Amino acid sequence: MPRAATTSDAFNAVAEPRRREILNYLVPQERAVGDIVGSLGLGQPSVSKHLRVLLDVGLVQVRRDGRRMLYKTNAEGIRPLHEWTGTFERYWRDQLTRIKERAEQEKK
Amino acid sequence: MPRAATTSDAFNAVAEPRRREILNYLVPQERAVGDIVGSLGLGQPSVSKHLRVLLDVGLVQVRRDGRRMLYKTNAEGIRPLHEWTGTFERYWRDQLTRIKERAEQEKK
DNA sequence: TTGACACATTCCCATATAGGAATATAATTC
DNA sequence: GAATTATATTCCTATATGGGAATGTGTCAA
Repeated sequence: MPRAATTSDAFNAVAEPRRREILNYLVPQERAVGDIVGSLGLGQPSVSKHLRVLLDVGLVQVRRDGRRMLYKTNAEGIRPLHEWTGTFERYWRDQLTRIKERAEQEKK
Repeated sequence: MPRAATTSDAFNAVAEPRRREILNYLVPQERAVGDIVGSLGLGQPSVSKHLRVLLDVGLVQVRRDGRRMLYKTNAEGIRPLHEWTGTFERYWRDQLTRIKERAEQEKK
């Protein structure tokens, strides 16, 4: 069985570095495809395809403006990822606590 | 060009649902490979391969115990993902705020 | 209507899987 | 040392890319 399709969920969608760049770029404000192409130094077809993936999993929203398409990051879609990773927070905090305590011990 | 190798970074590693399950399973305490196989209903070779990927990107740690290998989630490795997703938090909060405000408006 | 833009989609290809079967390796027990 | 147990690795295969080139589609201007 091959890897799951990128369109299957947000986790797969953000696994692509370029798509993460696009999300970062589109979060402050909406932008036209051409702007993204210019900013990321990627081919126009590639950008369109990445946007399609992001759109399918609900990580971006679009709106037509004349002949341009304005995309914008849908931050809500990233929330589930933040929450999943957040379930590990107490563990890395515990680890840090233990490391600190050990350091304290060694001082004495 | 295909997708980046799963071993390249944590984002790719957690894109696989089974690997996320493994991380969830291994976070409270270390476990032997056989336990994981039994719990996730996956083949032993598959589990070993997933563990290899997770180990390569630093998301788990191992320790040998006799003939068994005890794996444990390294929560610290998930932190970068939590931080990246966290940079979008203010945006989804803003969105919620706007939605609430609109709701308030409509009440009046 | 005809161009000219701005994007989206299709086609093609090299590459990276994920899982299962079979096999190899390491450590324990007899 | 041989058999056994617990994992890891290799081999094989169907499938899913991501990028570039070429092409299709929708919109605006003259």
